[in-house]
Amino acid sequence: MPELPEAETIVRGLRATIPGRRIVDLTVHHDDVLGSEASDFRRRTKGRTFADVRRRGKNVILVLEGGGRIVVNLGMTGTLLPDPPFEGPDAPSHPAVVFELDPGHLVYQDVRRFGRLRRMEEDAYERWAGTLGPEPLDDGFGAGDLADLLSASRSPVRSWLLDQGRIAGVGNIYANESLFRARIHPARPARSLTPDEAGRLHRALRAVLRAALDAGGTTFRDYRNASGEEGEFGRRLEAYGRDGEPCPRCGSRIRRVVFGNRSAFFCPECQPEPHGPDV
DNA sequence: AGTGTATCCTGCAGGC
DNA sequence: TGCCTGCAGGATACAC
Repeated sequence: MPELPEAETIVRGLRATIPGRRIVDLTVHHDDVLGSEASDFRRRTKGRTFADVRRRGKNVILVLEGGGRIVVNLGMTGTLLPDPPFEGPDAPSHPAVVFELDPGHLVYQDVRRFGRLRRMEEDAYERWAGTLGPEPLDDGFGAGDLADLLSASRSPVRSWLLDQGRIAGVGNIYANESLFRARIHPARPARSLTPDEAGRLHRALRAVLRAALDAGGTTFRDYRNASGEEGEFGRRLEAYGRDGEPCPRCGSRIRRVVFGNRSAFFCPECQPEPHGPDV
């Protein structure tokens, strides 16, 4: 469940250590995490040097000197570990790709292997980045922008938030938390939100993402930051994963319902059901 | 344009 | 204790 805060935490850890190091060789333990043939990925990667580490949505972007990037979508359980121990309890348990660097090494670890490492040249990267929605934490992303985007869709607002093409970096945890804080029912059609509600959601979304980032992300099962540490935000989740527990605002029981193939968590008192035609 | 379903994959929780 | 089943979900593909 790495979402924006977890990806950004990983990026910050990597940025401090990886740039300037050259990829001497790489070992692909599971080629299903590569978005291309392993031989092609290797040929276009070996010998290159990391120039920078960035983020787009939930994706970690490894920028290579001289152009080109490795776009890492972490999926459910992916993480990037710089210089982890080779042996002992902290050694990566599920390495999928190991980059041998000069100096050190970088391990892409992924228990479930839903993640993908895709090697892109600059033009392909720009095309791909253009398919993603705006970055919710960007200074230029205002409440009015969110309201405009929401007004174009009939989707349930929770599903809307999960759509990377509409807004980048939000997954199920922070979608639910944001809607809880904004007191908006997750099944409300996106375009039914009033300007006031869109403003609350804008505020809540950014506050939740920032707070999670400050806490080093949320560790649910597998997530670890670049130093192998767990995030601290999990204990501060107010709705996600808390069905049956009292709402921290009003004491009603948090409910869980499934739609769009995913669990939604909400307080039935604070987040009233949608009612009537398209409201 | 939207919804629902299946797929990928493994670990873990719950039931018995 | 241990086996079995089901569930978790990010992205994508596909049918309707």
